[in-house]
Amino acid sequence: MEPIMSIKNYKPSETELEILQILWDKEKCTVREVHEILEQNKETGYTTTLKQMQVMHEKGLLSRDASSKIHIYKAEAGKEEVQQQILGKMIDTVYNGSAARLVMQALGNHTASDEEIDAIQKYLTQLRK
Amino acid sequence: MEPIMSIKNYKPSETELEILQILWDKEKCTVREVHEILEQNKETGYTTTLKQMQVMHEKGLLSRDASSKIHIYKAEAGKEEVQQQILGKMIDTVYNGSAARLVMQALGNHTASDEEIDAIQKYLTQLRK
DNA sequence: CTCCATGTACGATTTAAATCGTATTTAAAA
DNA sequence: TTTTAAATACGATTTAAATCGTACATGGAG
Repeated sequence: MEPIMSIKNYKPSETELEILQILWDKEKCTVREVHEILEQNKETGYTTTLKQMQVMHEKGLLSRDASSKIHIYKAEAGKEEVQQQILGKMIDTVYNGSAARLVMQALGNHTASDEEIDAIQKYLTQLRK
Repeated sequence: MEPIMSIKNYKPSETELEILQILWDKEKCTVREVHEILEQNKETGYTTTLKQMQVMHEKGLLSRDASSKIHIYKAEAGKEEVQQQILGKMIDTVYNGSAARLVMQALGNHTASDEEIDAIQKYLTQLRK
C-alpha cells in the first residue's frame, strides 16, 4: 500500500473511521486496546484489526512506536481535518453544495436541546461580525 | 439482487446517490438521459449506467415503465428520507451523535451568506417554541 | 420485408476493502 | 535455558461494488 499523497483530502473508509475515532479519543493505543473497544460493537477477529491498523500505518493515517514488542499506535490524521473532509464531501454530494440546507435538516430532525440551540445561536451571532 | 427490506434505512452507494440526485431533479428519465448527465462529470460506459439502474430497480430504489422499448425510470426512494438517513448515520459515526457539533463545523468552514445565517436563526427561534 | 440504429439483458471481470488462517517473533515466567 | 503466551507479519480468500463486452430484441426508415 503506497502512502497517501496528502492526508488532507483523504476520506477514510467506514472501518478506518472507527479506528481513528478510538485513537482520537485515547491518544495512544495498542492493537489489543483498539480491538477490544471495536469488539464491543461488532464481532471481529484480532488479526483483522491488526491488519487494518497495519494498512492504515502504511497509508500514513497512523504512526507507531515499534521499539518494543508491543507496538503503540497514534493517529496522524487530525480529527477536525478528517471531519471537515467528510462533511464537505457530503455537503457537495448530498446537499448540492448548500451548507444551510444540511444545517436545517440536521436541526429539524435530530432534535437538539435548548442549550445546544443557545450555543448555536451565539455561535451564529459571533460568526456575523 | 433481492429487494431492499425497507427503503427507509437504506444507505445508497456513492454511484447510486449520483443517479438518485438526477432522478430527484428530473422526475422521469431514460437510461440515456441519466447517462449523458453522468458523463459530464466522469468517464463511464453506457452499459455501466444501464446496469447500475437495473440493479437499483431490483433493489426497489427505482421504478420503471417498461411498456415501450425505451424504459422510463423514476426514483422510488424519497429525497428527504435518503438525505436524512445519510445525515443521521454521519452524525453518529463522525460526530458521536451530536448534531450541534456537526452544525457548528458546517457553518464555521462552509461560509454561509448573511441571508443564510438569518434564515437559520429564524428557523432556530421557531424551533424552540 | 429487411436493415440497422438504439435499446435491454446478463454474465464475466476488475477493483478495493475487509477478513482470517497460519507462520514467525519476542520477552518474560518457570 | 526452555517453554509458552501473546504479539506481529503476511499471503490468501471473501465480499461487494463497479465496469464492461457481447448477445439479443425492437421498432422505425427505406
